[in-house]
Amino acid sequence: MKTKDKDGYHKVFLNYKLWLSSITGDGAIGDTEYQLLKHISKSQSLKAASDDLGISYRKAWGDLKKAEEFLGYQLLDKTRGGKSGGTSVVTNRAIKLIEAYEALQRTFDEKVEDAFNEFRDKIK
Amino acid sequence: MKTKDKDGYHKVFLNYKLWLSSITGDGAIGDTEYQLLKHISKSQSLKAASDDLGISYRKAWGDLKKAEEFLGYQLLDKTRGGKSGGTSVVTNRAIKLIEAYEALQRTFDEKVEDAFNEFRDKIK
DNA sequence: CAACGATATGAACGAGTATTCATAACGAAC
DNA sequence: GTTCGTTATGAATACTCGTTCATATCGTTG
Repeated sequence: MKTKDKDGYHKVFLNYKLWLSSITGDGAIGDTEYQLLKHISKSQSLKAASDDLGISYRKAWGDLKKAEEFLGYQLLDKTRGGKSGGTSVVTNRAIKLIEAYEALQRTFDEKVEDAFNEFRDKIK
Repeated sequence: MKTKDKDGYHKVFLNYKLWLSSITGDGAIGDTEYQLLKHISKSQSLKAASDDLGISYRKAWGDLKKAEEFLGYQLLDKTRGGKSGGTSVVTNRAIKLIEAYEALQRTFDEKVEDAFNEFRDKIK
């Protein structure tokens, strides 16, 4: 066992993961889906978005499809063919969703910050 | 795509995980480690604890070992042999840790409740 | 000192997930 | 009507992580 400092205490970080799903856990809106929608709203391309995020198109497409099935409404309006090959446009409901999700994230960030400060004192 | 109700909106659940780790993510104190320590403090046995939680001894042992390496101090005082075959006793620092972790969770759960209610309204 | 039961740990196996591959459809543009 | 780039999707392959298996150590107790 390697001790990191005389106190035995050093860089500890509090992490969290947040996602929305059905009661059974099927379908989900998590960070991946959020990031995808965010990128797609800029590029109008699912492929570009998946490349940006470094995940396979296959997975990106499948994840968003599952998310739509779970939510019961569309997140993207997609077209094939045309000059650009095709496009994916984020729907209005998806925009509302990502805005609400962002607010949720902000709250989490805050609360994590607070809770962690308390935690540090206790553990000292 | 199966729509769940006329609103296209239905049972969406908020899930989240909280855990402590190094900046690189190595070693971690999360729910598993917390539960293990909690059970061990009652049974003085890592084996009994892992059985209770329905996880393999191999994993329980490895997880706590990694956690100790990450923290830089011991969570368990373990002995082999003897009448009972051996024992695992939770250290004082580990007790402080789980108490702080419990407080962290409590604080967080409260806050999250509110944040999620807000979220539901926005998404409506 | 043989037996028992928990700790200790590497290695093989298996389930779940993501990536890669392969192939097709589509539609504007040249 | 051939080309191009993106969406669409099944199938095979690769990876990650936990379980299972196999073995060893240790110390009290009969």
